[in-house]
Amino acid sequence: MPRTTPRLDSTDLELLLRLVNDPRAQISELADSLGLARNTVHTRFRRLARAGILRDGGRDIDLAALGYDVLAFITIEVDHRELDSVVAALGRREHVLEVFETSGRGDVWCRVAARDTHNLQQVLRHILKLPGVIRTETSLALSEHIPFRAGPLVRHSLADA
Amino acid sequence: MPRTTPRLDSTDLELLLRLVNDPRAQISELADSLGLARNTVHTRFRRLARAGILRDGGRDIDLAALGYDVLAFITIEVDHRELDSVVAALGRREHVLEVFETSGRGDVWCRVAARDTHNLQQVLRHILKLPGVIRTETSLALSEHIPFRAGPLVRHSLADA
DNA sequence: TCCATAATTGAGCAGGAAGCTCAAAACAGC
DNA sequence: GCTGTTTTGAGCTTCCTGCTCAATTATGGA
Repeated sequence: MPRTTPRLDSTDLELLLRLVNDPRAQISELADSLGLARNTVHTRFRRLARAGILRDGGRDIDLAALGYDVLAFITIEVDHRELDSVVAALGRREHVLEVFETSGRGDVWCRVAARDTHNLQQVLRHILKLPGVIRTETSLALSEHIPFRAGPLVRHSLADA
Repeated sequence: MPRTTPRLDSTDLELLLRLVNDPRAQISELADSLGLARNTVHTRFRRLARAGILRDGGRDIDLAALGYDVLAFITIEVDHRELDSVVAALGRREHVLEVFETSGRGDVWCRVAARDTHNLQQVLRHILKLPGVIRTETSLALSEHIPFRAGPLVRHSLADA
């Protein structure tokens, strides 16, 4: 999928920000909150949705369209006494999209977005410097074969019931 | 958070199914599609949202409320000639929520939900039997410290613009 | 089997949003 | 300073929302 994206301006970003926080927000509500005419927001919303930047009616957004082309999964081995502070520090980084504590290899798993590999390196260095972090292991996401979906699972539950 | 969930009936599941497929669906539209009174759907929707089963206005649902208490991340090493067929097979399993092709350790990463550890074992065995799968490595998600969020990243982009 | 409790339904109601068009005004970039 | 895009406000019809209430079904327990 080539990037035909006409670059998002700050108004688009403000709109996306509100939509990722509340996918069911009403157009007119958004317009008020942005200080724009209802008509303007309506047009931009439709444009974002048609361009595939806002997917699935607002559940998901296209990070690449925001300029974050790199997605990585990072497994972190942590000194358990520092686990809380490491998690808190991760929470303060915008690039960190999701954090789980796990069993198995490593203690913390996180999903990270970055503008490019250089940017990813910066994030990784930041993480490695956190007190308590012993080792990290990074996997680059090369392609998204199945985007997150809960539908089939719900349908499956339905069959049991 | 203890499970106070009053168990979801099939109507709830039908409703959830439609909402995960379209978080911006209108109540009256859902009512039509379910063959229920608008009032009924409205009440159930509110109940699900208040119970925290439908989070973030429909973006996300509580898998544990569906009876899927186990979440795991599985890294799969695959014979590259069979990669497509492995991915396709994963796509046919409801338990598989998300699949990425990755660099680094393993070739395919996926997120899997299961009812319990026994159920997880079944899913794992199924995966291991797929032609082309060489080895898997599983990490159990113990706790979700930071649920998926794109907001901070969008806000960060906004600062640059 | 019958009763009590809960769920569903349909109706009604006021307020408002959706989706659309159009012409004027503001704001670019060149 | 001019041209093309974007935004705005107004208008319009249709439909949705969120709520209440009484009546009608289920649903389960005793």
